[in-house]
Amino acid sequence: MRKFLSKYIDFSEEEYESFISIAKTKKYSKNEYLLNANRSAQKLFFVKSGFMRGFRIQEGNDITHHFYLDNWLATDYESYLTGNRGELYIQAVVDTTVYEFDKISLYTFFESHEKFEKIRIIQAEDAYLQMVRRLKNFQYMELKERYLELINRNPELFNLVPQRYIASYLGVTPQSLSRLKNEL
Amino acid sequence: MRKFLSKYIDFSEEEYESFISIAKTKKYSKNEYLLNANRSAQKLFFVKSGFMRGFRIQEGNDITHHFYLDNWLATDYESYLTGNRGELYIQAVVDTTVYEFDKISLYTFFESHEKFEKIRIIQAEDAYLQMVRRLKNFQYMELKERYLELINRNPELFNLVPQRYIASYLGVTPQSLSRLKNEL
DNA sequence: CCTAAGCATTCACATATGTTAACTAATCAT
DNA sequence: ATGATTAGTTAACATATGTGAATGCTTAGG
Repeated sequence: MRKFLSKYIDFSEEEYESFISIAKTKKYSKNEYLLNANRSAQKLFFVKSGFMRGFRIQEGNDITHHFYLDNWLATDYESYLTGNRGELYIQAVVDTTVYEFDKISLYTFFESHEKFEKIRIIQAEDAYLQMVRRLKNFQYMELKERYLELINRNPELFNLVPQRYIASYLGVTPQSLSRLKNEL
Repeated sequence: MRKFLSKYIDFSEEEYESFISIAKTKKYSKNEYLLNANRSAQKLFFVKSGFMRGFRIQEGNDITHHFYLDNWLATDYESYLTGNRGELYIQAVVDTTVYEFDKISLYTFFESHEKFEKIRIIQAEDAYLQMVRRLKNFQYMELKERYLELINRNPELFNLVPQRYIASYLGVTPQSLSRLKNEL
């Protein structure tokens, strides 16, 4: 976390201590849930080790929206920003250790330590760039291209999660993904 | 612009004057370009009146990425954030008046007026929410649903831009959109 | 170790969207 | 106004993806 922050903010050791003191360190076992749908997401996680997946249940289908990798922030960001009830479940894919921040405490901290508010900018701008990249994939790329780009960008995913998670992440059924792999 | 800002920031009249003084007011005629692809986007626009569209040329096809409505910010945000060469052309769809900010001047202004940096947060968080909403459309909604949601959300678009802009915005060919309309 | 459940794969068939082309209507430039 | 270009529509056919079902494989739990 210190390394993550120091890329964007200059801070003293005391400032870092006071920042990290508002977080709790938590461990989640494989398959355990960090967030549930149907309530407003009020927590922000920083993934120290392990990784998670965010998914929704849409008409009975499990649709993976996002993979949360280590050394980055994780939450149901849409719900976290709007305050609306979330639609996302966030689940540890493997044993995972996180810093857990409460949104209210975090925003209160920002008021007294303004330079840390840059975290909001970093998080939002990075989340935007990720989304726009994925959107472009969907808007005019075929499944094959989306698949190849994902392999290229996150090869580690393919060893860690079931194919069906990757299929719904790519917006297709497991059968279609299986067919594609067979054709390649 | 004053109204837009005052939703997020408290500022004095002098602060507003000094902020707006770093912008130029510019008018663009219908079809005129505000930004071109292949260079880093260094300008941020605030749309006072009129509206614009952002598109890229992909394998000879004109693909609409975004519509920029009035009273909001506009730029090739991806290029603006990363500094990379942009792929987006931004064009006035009707006669349009904007405030034009230079990125460097703006960021310099933020350094001396920190509370205005909240604009970066607002812009990024809002842009994220827009993208994630569109992404969900593409990931598991069919064309018909995407189309109906767009009509519902931005009915004014349909009177203002050619169908083929809407088709590529929805990720399909004009023929497919035409067929859909016929079936509804 | 064994069973039951879930997962990946494959197939046949259904549906959605792309492609090409022809036609018509609208718009633009002279 | 007139001719030329562009936009929208329709149709026939091609391709991509979804759906439902069958199969064999893996895995979790008793």
